[in-house]
Amino acid sequence: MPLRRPDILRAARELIDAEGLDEFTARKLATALKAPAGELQWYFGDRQAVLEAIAEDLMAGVGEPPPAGPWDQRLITLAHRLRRALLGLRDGARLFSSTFVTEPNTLLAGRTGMQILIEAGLPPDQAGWTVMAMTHFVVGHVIEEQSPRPELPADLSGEDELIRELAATVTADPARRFEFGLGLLLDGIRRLF
Amino acid sequence: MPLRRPDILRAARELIDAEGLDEFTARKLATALKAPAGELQWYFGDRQAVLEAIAEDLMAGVGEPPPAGPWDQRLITLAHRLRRALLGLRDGARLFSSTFVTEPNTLLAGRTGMQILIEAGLPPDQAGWTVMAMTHFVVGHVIEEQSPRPELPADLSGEDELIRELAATVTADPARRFEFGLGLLLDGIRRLF
DNA sequence: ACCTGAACACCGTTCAAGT
DNA sequence: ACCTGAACACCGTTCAAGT
Repeated sequence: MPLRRPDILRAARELIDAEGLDEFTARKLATALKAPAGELQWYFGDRQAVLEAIAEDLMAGVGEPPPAGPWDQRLITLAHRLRRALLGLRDGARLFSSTFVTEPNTLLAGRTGMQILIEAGLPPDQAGWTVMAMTHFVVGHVIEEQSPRPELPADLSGEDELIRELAATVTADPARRFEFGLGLLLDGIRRLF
Repeated sequence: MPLRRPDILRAARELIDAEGLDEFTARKLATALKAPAGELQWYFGDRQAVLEAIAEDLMAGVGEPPPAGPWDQRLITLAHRLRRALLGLRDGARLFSSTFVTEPNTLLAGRTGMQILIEAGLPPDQAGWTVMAMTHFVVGHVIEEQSPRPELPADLSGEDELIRELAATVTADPARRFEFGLGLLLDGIRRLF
């Protein structure tokens, strides 16, 4: 019974969720699939190919046209979907950012963002650059959000005021920080019109 | 003659510049330093510790207070310095984003950003969240900017219009895309006042 | 033709043995 | 006390040999 692609990807995601991206190895994946060591390369190509396939899978559904409505609301929906998609897998954002996939799901996500902005009246080049900027913000945010933080020293009373505020910022609810940052970007985008 | 920390870090950066982050191994570093295999762990701790030290080094100077002037210009200066710092090493942004350093250079960069915004009149929590959002954009941008892109199919005439525009966006000058995205964010930040 | 597992050339890290 | 190199438990990938 040959290994089926969905089985391989599911097993890979389980491994990454369980142990993190850095612990994910092709050999562990083969073991989990009760397959010999070299089988992955035979069916799938190298380890990087597996990661790229997972990245593309993560983007499933992100680029479906959001419900009709104001362009800014539709763009916000897209940004939230992208964040959700990346959060759907441990180290998902880091994985995504270490690939450069040009497969349907990934392309559609960018395409849909551009379409929303062009329909709203933006010239295509500005639409593209805007979608890109938003994507960079979301990816950067979720990478940080998913990265394990070293336990901060409990006693910051020796530090200056600003460093304490910085520590408070980092430990604040990431969902609210995301909303805030996305709001800034959206306010800037509105000014393009 | 014991290995000196600056020598270790310089050799590590040379290796990463030459072969990329994924090819960087503690053993190659030891070989480059003409040191035995286990020496790194003895002097420095594990491979991740070397990467964190490099990340902290990359941030040197970023957080120096920018020249006096309008707050938005000072913030832009900070963003440019951060981008430059990350571009200073192959895969620098990916390296930086896979660490969570709480050392002087890195903390100072965040602190200075907050200070600029607080002096401009923003409450500390908004200042922190704003700096964070800007950092996420910059890091996300440079990760993409530094990532090797697969050669796109030369002939996109079969693709639809939007996909062609998307391809044009990705291949556009990254410095100009950066300026554009940073401008969006700044326009949003100005609306906070 | 398709599959596989043994083998190759590596890893990071530890720790007994040396100085 | 400080250093080191041999050894351990892994890697990703290839490719001869099998079916």
